[in-house]
Amino acid sequence: MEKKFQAIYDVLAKEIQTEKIRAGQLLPSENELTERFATSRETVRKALQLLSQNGYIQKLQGKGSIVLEQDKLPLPVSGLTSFKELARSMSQKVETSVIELSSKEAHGCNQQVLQCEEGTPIWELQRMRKLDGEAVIYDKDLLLKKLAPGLTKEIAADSIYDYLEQELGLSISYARKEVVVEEADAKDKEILDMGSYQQLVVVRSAVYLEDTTLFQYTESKHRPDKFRFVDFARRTK
Amino acid sequence: MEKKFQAIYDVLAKEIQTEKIRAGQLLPSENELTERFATSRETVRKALQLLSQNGYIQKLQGKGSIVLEQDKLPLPVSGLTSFKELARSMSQKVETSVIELSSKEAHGCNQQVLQCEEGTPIWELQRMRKLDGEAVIYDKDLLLKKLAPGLTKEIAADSIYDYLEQELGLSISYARKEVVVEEADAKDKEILDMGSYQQLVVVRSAVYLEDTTLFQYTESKHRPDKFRFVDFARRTK
DNA sequence: TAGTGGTCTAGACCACGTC
DNA sequence: ACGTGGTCTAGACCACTAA
Repeated sequence: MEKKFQAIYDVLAKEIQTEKIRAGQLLPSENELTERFATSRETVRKALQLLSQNGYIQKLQGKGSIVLEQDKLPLPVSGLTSFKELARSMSQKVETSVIELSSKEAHGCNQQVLQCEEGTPIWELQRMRKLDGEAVIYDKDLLLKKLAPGLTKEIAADSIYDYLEQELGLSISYARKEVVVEEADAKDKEILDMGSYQQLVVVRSAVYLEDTTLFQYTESKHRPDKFRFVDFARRTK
Repeated sequence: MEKKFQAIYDVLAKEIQTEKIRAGQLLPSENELTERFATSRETVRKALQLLSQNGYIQKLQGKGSIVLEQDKLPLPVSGLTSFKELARSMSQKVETSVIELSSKEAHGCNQQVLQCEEGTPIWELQRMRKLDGEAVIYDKDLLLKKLAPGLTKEIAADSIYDYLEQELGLSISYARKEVVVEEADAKDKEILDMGSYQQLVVVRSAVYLEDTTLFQYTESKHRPDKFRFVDFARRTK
């Protein structure tokens, strides 16, 4: 059964997305929502907190919850979203090809970034992404083999996250990311359609499971003109 | 008086930062914390939720709350942090100079981005930031004049956010941001020490107050080698 | 003054992990 | 079986906004 506060969130989020409640209007009051969903006020408030965090509403003490303008292009590179999930929300034609999928043993730098023992079996995966026929993204992944023993090129070309979450029942929980701009090296230029570009936007992420296991390390290189990051941020004092 | 859940958060966050509780260890259970802080469990849970959101802990059902590794370089460009606040946490020498502060009336594109009436009085502000003596960041701001009538070059060289929040009592609440890479234009090259770089990382933000007024629009251009963005993200399904 | 959201409480029951 | 976190409740009091 779905959790009550999640269900309330889903209903209200949908009403906002479909503009059944328009930007600038007030949501029904917490007391009204409590009645409408036949629940307690704290539960309604949990749903509203989620809406607020995700940029759907702004709460105003003494007034109510006002619905915010929705972004036209919801490209949540913030957060933790797989390429396939992103692709679905983009109109462009996307294509993934697996350059390499090989089984190795951790050593030196590999071992460092995955924080595992020397000799731990790992997957080394390289993929290239095309947008509208142009090779513009180059991903390198390191994964702990014991958590995804049955990985294949077919799975890697589709969605690793789907496989992990739906097939294996693993729970991807959080990630640390870093975004920087770096010079493209020879290999990058071989793999990608660089045109006259000399630099790449590099997103490095360490991905953790629910039990805090570091499971995946990814380096994702984007051609600068095809990189875009949007974010909704709340001020924390 | 500080809110109880905020106070609990502060205490626990400090204990984690100072490694009084080390990464990998478990926090005391919610029941223990409830006793220790002489409060109710829901209040403790609000504090823990904040810790979880900010990457301090990971909660594990049936086990407890495990303390996560802290980032060495906490550079929260995610979130909503002023340059002065950032600078404080960096070892480098930083310097801000005001290129221009002028009073204008909104028209055309200005008016567009601030979503205000034609002719609305606005501040147009341009600043340049030096890190270790090099001009590497170029900020252009548009602000609604009626909300910050007494803005001066001195204030702009220090911190606009301090002025707004502490002097004027305004509450900066949230922002929408976009990060892209663009070609530097002639003006950019004049203002910044570009070396051989041809491109800039451009961060565009729309900043809103608590009452959802769009108050500031900022375009911040960074020399690629001096741009770094780190993020802690939780997966939302 | 009435209605709104913000905080806090004491207690209940459930789901999960460990022993 | 026990302790952990996850959800939900019914009610209290406070702070703020608006009429």
